[in-house]
Amino acid sequence: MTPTIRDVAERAGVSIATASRALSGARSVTPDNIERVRAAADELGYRRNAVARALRRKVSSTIGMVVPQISNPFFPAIVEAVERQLQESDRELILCDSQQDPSIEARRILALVERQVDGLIINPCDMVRSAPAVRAAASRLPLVQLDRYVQGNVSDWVGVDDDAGIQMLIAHLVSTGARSFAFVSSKPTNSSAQLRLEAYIRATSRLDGRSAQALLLGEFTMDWGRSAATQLVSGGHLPDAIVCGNDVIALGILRELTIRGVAVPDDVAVTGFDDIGFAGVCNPPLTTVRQPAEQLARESVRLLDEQTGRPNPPERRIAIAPSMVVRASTRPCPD
Amino acid sequence: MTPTIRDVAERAGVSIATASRALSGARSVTPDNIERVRAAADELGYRRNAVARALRRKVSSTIGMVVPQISNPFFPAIVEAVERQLQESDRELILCDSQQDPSIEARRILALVERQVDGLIINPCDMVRSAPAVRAAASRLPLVQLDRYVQGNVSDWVGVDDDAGIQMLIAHLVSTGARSFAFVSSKPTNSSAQLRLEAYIRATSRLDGRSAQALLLGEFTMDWGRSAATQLVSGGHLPDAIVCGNDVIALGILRELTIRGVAVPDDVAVTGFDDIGFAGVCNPPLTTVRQPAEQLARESVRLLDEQTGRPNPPERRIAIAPSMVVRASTRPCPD
DNA sequence: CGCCACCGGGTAAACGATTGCCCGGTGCCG
DNA sequence: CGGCACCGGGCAATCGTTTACCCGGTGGCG
Repeated sequence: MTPTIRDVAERAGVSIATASRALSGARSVTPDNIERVRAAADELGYRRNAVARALRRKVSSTIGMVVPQISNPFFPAIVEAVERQLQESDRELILCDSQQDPSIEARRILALVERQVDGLIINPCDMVRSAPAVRAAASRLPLVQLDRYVQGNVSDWVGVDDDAGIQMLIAHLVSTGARSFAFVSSKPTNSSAQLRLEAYIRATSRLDGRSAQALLLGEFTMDWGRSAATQLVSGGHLPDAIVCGNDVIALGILRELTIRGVAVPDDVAVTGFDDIGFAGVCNPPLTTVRQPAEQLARESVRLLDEQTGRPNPPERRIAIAPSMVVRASTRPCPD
Repeated sequence: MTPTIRDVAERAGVSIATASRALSGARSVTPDNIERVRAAADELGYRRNAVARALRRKVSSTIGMVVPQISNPFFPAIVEAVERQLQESDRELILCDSQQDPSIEARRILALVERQVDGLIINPCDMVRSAPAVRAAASRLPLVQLDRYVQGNVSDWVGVDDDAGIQMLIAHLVSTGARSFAFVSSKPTNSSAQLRLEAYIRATSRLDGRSAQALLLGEFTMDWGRSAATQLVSGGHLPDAIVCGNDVIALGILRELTIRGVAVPDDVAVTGFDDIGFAGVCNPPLTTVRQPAEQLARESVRLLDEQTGRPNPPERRIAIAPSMVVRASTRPCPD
């Protein structure tokens, strides 16, 4: 059997309480006893049982996180940042993938609540259908929505200003001479897709005469990017620019355009969103909007921590201004 | 306060024991009582406390996983597969990133042990320096090494047959007419890098007269790929083929070669390893070796489960045969 | 010298579930 | 009709910690 604190105490010749205090430093203990307890613990290879500790203290030092799809590199980037952030306060991350399915998502959230996580960081996969589970969880423990969110005032939220991001892209494209556009993205069942779609419509409708010619809404996947590109190319007249809902779609589009002999950016410009690592090395490298993962993670954890203790804090929304990264998938500005 | 099973029992007018049994089905309970307990639980919004449950049952229904670097898309692919696998038996995954640092890795492993995970799936970042922590953990609980491993007979291992993978690539390259080679990979401090390096050396040394011209060993990153490509190009004579230690490096190389106007595969062929999603959409698409993530995950979980109960099972090593995926980054076979 | 604060140690009660054990009732079988 | 098996309920121990509370000793201060 693995040793318990009782074994340590016996071996050190002190009471369990003293052993506990010597190891945790919760109260002062004579140097002599500290030494003896430490030695005993070492010799036995004692490791404290975090489960028992969590039960007694009512704090698990664990944060739960639910992301829609870890295979999209944008999410690992955030996960990595969150993990690093939590490490500074010696907490663990329990990561769950909802596989873009609200019912799986709901189950994962419940499981995390049962596990007594101290807080939940969630990137809800559906604006509407994710709402009940998120709301229920938010009423029980600290919760922040990261990146995507659900309808209604449910909890704190941290993300980038999608609208500003899209506006920058459109403005940039216009300045390079683009007159006609297409928008390829996911169906607006999640907030990111919805915000970007709205932003795109708003931004392009301001350009009088230059209307959006196509709205192709599917999934946030490379495959969808490829099939959208196929549609655009075989449809006849290409727009001057294809604005994509995220980088993964854009990479799929780039691939398909290359196969079909369409030159980027000469025949058509392409933009992404997120600035995942591969956006910089594809051919041509992608003009996109950078999401500052580190900052998003830091803010999420901060909001979470500020919620602990307060029962019903007012919901806060933190929209971080994103930055545009101009690369070769769009024409250079003429200045 | 969140309700406990005691509250549920009181409200249902039964004992705690009956409430517990009604909810878990551990022993038969009259339908009448089951109904009452269920109703009480629903009304109170009761969720059982998994921490208390784990303490009592000595089983946490939680598996820990440590990966070297979640931002390399190969790892999310495995993580995703493992998660899916665990879901079938209603277990949670606690994911940790060692950031390629053996001391961080050791800390994460200890934290997982303290959390009483039922098993550990670990992809050790360093063949030598990861060994003590992995060995110590393996002596306490079920553990399987996935993909990479440490020196010595420490635990079960599941991975692909790297040697076979590299051999297939070299054979393919030779059949397309390649006569000279370069190998760009990570320094062989981890087992993947080491095995692939050895395999490369073995495979190329068999080709009399056609010797390996360059061995460039750095990191498993795109940046290293780019700087290695720079070295190769500016060094003067390019080899016929560049064999890369993984896809991420290959993508970096492809990028740099494109910038420098080197045609792939006409001037030089390039191969990767892993078959991450982006290998199929880069330009040109990458010839590589596919690691079957789903299968790797399934085997890992199976081995883990087979270890539970048995105290000191003999170590098993399961090497899955990988498959080669030929794409346009190598010349077509002349047949 | 008396009082009090403080220190460091121990005892035992939690934390919230599961489960070994006991017990009364019921029904079946010989 | 007696015995026995089985069913379903409840009591209380248990998992491994932390910590509230108590207590004796010591030292400082008035």
